[in-house]
Amino acid sequence: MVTDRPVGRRPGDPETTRQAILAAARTQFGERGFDRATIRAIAADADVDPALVIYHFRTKRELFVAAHELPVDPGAILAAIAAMPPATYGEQITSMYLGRFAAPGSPTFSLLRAAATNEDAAAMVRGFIHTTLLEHGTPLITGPDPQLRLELVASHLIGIVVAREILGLPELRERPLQDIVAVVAPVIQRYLQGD
Amino acid sequence: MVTDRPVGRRPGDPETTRQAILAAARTQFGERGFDRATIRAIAADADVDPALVIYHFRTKRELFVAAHELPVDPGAILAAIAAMPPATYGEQITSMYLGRFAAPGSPTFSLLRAAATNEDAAAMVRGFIHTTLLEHGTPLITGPDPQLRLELVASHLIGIVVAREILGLPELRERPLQDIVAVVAPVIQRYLQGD
DNA sequence: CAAGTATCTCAACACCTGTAGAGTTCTTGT
DNA sequence: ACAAGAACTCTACAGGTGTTGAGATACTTG
Repeated sequence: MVTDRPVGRRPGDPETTRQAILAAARTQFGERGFDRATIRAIAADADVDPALVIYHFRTKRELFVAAHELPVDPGAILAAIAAMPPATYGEQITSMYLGRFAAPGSPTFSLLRAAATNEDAAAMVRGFIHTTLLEHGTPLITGPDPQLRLELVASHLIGIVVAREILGLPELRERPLQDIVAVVAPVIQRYLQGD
Repeated sequence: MVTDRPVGRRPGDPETTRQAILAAARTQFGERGFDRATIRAIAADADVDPALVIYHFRTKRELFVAAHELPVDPGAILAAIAAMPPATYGEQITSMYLGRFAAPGSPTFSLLRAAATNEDAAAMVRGFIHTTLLEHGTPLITGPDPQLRLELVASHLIGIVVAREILGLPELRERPLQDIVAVVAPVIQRYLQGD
């Protein structure tokens, strides 16, 4: 492999290089999962030597973690939802989470795919769900077993993403997200407010 | 690694050896997914030389496929369900699929985990869902958009398995399956019979 | 009972992986 | 202007991967 890349430090801001690596990492991890994504491929995507990836992030695992630190304030999302009328909670949550999770390029989706075979990633998804839904979600919910029903909400939304983006079930795949939200939202709503 | 296993053909029925390999493959694929499961580990589990695995199945992919051929008659399951009163469809489907998918040792679960990063496995899950639910499921369902709603049923059940067995959401993890079925069944029922 | 074939182990191959160390160029502080 | 350090590439290593070919043993068929 001929690289003809000039040796030594590059002119300009190193942070852009770092960000390029992180972006490439997100893409590769998202498309192939943790194991199949190789540092060499990530480096190639970022137009960088593989050793530089290690130089910046010490190890593949740490790169994965760094690439998936979520720039999201968990409280704010649910606060925004809570400000709307309770009858719309189901729709809000559904469209918000589907929109976020179901974008194959997004860090969240990448995490989800990786979680299948990687306990680190699974823990991160668990943490994400915990801080964005389980922890702050109880105000949204009424009726018995709130925690269980919140987890069922998460389950359903995750299941839809898996079925649509990973398994590729035909109907889910072809319909625009809005159609799906329309059918699912009442079900989520029902979970939130008990029978 | 010292094997001290006698060289040459073994006495007895070769089919038992073959089955031992398949069983080991199911375990390994189920626990680690397609990539992390190594032929060497599978061979070790089956107390067999790695080359024998290749001899029997030609390639890792073919082994995977062979290990997950489902000894299940798709029509029979749904026929049994259809014989019961329609008001119980939701509960039947829920407990049947959760019971089958959610057992971490089962071929179906193994398939599901592998599907995250493996298109072959994803296709197999898609096929399984198609032949057991989408294809023969329409008699169970009334109302508009039957296909979409059947896929949403599948999505939810898959999501529960993912959340429980892979992500390890606490409440779902600790509750016995029956509790979960009790809460989920009405929702599935609702999907089946429209609003 | 002999010959042929199916089942098996051993050793090794070619390849790919994450990562370390040495050397080169740029930037920063004085 | 210069030294110190940070950001980079190159080369290479050690270990693990699926897979192959040769040889050993058992079963099967005449």
